[in-house]
Amino acid sequence: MFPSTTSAVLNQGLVASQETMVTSHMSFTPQTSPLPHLAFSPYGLQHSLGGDAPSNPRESLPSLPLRLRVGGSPQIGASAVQRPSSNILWPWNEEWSLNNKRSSVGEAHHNNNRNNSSTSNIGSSSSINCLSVSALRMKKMKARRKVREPRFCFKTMSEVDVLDDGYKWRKYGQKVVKNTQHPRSYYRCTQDNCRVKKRVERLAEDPRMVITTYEGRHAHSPSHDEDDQNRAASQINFFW
DNA sequence: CGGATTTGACCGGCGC
DNA sequence: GCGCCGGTCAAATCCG
Repeated sequence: MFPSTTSAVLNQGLVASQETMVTSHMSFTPQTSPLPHLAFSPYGLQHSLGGDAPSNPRESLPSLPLRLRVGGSPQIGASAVQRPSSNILWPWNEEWSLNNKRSSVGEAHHNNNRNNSSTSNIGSSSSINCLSVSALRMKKMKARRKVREPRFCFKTMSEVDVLDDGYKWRKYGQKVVKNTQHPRSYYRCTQDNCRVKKRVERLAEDPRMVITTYEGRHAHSPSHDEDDQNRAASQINFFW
């Protein structure tokens, strides 16, 4: 199910509790020297909240049943989807949730502060103009930012940007981030009442590496068929 | 024609 | 307070 190219998951890392990233390696991949990017965390600067990452992150991080999409079409998740194995720990599984409850503590505190100021701002608008499109947009955005979901990210060496994780995603934005030559893409789960998002970008230091960041937990099952699921599960073995 | 993607604009957060 | 930057929106565009 991997592309016939040289694409393969050679190395991947996770960010838990916003700040901690560890890596795992596929069992078939010969590990050479320690990679310099092991400490990489895209949230190290921007989301330095909480800071209570587990002392041994490997104890609380999930396995990653990632498969790479064949072809790298910009149409993501619309076809040839595969369901992850049920015994695989995804961040949106219960096991991940239990193991990572701490990760949302700092965020909750952060959100409370944000909400206080937001509420006062909205309340201060007394004019009828507060119902303008701009005001409505602001309201929506603030409501949207009310809840920050736990996130994790990992790194894969891949020629394709979009990793097939079993869910259907719709792209809603793309942004060129400072000091990077590759744009960051923003995806949202297409399922109704599912607010999971993911970001995909290439590592500036090594464009062969794809950084995928998930935010939130799926409130539904993947939409892939069983055959692919079993096949994928038999091909990939992760260890920490 | 409907759904997905693209892309410029807008907004809030944060550092200085 | 101001400016920069990341994240999101939504109209335009693309594509099957």
